[in-house]
Amino acid sequence: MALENPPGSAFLLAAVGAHAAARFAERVAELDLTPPQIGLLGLIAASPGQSQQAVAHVLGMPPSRLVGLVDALADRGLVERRRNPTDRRLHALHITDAGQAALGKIATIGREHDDALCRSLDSSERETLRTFLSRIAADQGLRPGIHPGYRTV
Amino acid sequence: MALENPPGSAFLLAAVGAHAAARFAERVAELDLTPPQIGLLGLIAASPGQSQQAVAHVLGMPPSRLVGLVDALADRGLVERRRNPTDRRLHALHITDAGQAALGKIATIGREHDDALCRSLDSSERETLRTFLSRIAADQGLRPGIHPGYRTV
DNA sequence: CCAGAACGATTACAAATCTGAACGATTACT
DNA sequence: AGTAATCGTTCAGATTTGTAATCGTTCTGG
Repeated sequence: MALENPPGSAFLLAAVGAHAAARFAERVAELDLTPPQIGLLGLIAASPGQSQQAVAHVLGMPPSRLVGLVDALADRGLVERRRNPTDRRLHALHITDAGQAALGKIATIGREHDDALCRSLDSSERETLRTFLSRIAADQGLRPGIHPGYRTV
Repeated sequence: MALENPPGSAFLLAAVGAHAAARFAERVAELDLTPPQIGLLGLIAASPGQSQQAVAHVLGMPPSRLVGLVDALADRGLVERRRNPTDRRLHALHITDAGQAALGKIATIGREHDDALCRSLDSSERETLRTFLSRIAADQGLRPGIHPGYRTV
């Protein structure tokens, strides 16, 4: 793009959104976590006990890719793979206490990140922005809490 | 994330922005162009005659990466590498008539994309959204027309 | 009850992409 | 002239991401 004068909302959204994602990735790097790992951690916390395949389907990624992400979180003790006694094929994903603690830090970082990003908007304007973005997200079929573009950096 | 209730502006921005970028990539795929190529094409059109290294610096990408993008655009006849007679090291980048025509199509696609994305907002609300996003972009140091996150898809 | 199909997770493999260092050509400095 | 710096290019390495084959487990139909 870079050709519209003035730029349309879509271009601005993509540019500011990419900037927001990049800055968030920088902030959470100090926890040795990547955005995809954080997205997975949050999803497991929101709906625990799901099988890996179900999670992979929700996130729209191949199950083979999920294995590595779960491995990374499990190695740090943030999530657990529990075998389901009734169906020992599937691994139910659960969050640990350490995972909950990590989520707390992430939430704090997220709020700081939010404030830094929107510091040029007052409280009422931020609320309006959230309203518009939520409406677009709902209209476009984006499920709340799911990120289409969680890339590693 | 997927952990904030309700989600903050930054998360919404990243999610909606990634969605906008993905949908735009789908639309321009019918022109056999990727978003990075389009960003480069637009930049060359906006400031022609620049050297490749200067362009690479502006876009924040290594010069080695720019070579492939310029190759792709040059192979289709959308841009030209012209040797500067006074300094034959550098290749000045210029847009061709075919490149201008392609930009016209891209602008049309961009407007359609914009309308589709913001169809749940009325005209006044879209203007407000643009204002807020522009203010954030300026405050965050995003140069207009430059995309921090132009990935291949 | 048993054989085979179906399913979930994992591993191995392959394709695509980005980065960083080296190289040839050209120019600037002394 | 000659040495160092610059520009574009290319190449090898590393990082990701998707696809296909493997292994254990469970379900289904005789």
